[in-house]
Amino acid sequence: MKHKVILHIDMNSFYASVEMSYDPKLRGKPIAIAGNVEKRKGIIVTSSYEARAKGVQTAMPVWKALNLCPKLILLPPNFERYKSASKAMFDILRSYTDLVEPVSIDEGYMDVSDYLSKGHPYQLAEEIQRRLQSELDLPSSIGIAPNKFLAKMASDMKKPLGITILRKRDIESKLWPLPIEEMHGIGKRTTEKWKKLQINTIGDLAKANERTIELHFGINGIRLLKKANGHDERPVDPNSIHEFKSVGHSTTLPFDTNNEGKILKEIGKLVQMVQQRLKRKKVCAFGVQLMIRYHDWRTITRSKKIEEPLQEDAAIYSIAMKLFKDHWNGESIRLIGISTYDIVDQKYAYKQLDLFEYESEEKKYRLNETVEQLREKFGEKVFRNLQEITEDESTPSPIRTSFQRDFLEH
DNA sequence: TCTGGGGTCCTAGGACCC
DNA sequence: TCTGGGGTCCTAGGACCC
Repeated sequence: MKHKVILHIDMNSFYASVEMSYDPKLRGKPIAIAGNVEKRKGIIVTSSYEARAKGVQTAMPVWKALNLCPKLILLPPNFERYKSASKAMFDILRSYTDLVEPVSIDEGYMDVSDYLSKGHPYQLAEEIQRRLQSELDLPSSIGIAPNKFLAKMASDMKKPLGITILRKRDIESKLWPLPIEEMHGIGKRTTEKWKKLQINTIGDLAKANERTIELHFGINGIRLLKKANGHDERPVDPNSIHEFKSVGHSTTLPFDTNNEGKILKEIGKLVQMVQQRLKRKKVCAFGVQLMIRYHDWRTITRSKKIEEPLQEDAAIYSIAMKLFKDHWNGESIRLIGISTYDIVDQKYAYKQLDLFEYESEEKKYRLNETVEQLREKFGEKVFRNLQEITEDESTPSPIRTSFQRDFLEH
């Protein structure tokens, strides 16, 4: 197999750095971007290294951050700025290769295996880092490794403005000594569980018994074990960012409330935001999920899959409202969220819409007509019968389901 | 006086079908 | 007379990441 060279580019305290580039007077000062400051229950989204030195951390409540660092400068987020900075950053990465996979607004992978026939990867990383700094005024850290996992771990090893190479032969000395909780994919909730099994470092995991790991952590444990040994076959996929699976919005209310009218009004607003995004992305959804977080942080989700493609706010709202009325226990609510899932491209959904128009027609006629219609819509693909349509994997699954239900039985 | 908002992936149980 | 097993879909919850 061909040896790969993967870069992981990670922008350093991205939002704070963008703010500093807009207002150089902020440089060298402890600043933090905090969401929801004007409401209540604000938390720190990102902070500068000066603030971190005082103990300010991401996800920390604002009041706590101010206790630790009274001189902290708090700024509200400017997402438009961050988005355009992000676009400029990825444009620079794409000027080297199309094999760029954005992971989030401020980090991404590059597969530079083929690009690198000339020159050393370290020199390329240096050039990218220098350009991000000089053209965008933004600091970054870059990891260089034979796969995504190692590149990600490498970029974390030196911040800010680091470049780290993590070869397979470096794993034992550089990766294995790290505490288990620093492994990407192991979070707060399971750290204790690992430690109870005497797995305290990434090296302990690498050398652990496979059966034991599978017993306690399932398939995810096995994957982590392989990664700890430096194995990760996931390709860099430039399209993954476009293939989103859900679109949703949620909001923490200004005050906990059990006022049904207020809550429904909030649901209406959320539905509208979701609907606008579905439209802009030219997609439809086949499911709606409601999330309720109660005053005491207990959280429930209730969802409903539907047959008709959803894009209009009235349709989404009626489902969301029913979910709410059916499942709210009357206690006061802290947060409410609406999400849509089973997202398909508009053009597929419209095919199904057309099919529904036939519902009033006579059954046999409808069936033949539908086959004809699908022949047309699916272009070169010719279906001989409904069986074939429902069995063909390229037919969108909602259409398949609908066929099975509506037509196949007749 | 705690804890935002955007997501992805996995698991487990029940319904239902064959 | 009390009884299999495989597969898929849907729903709810939870861990994790940025």
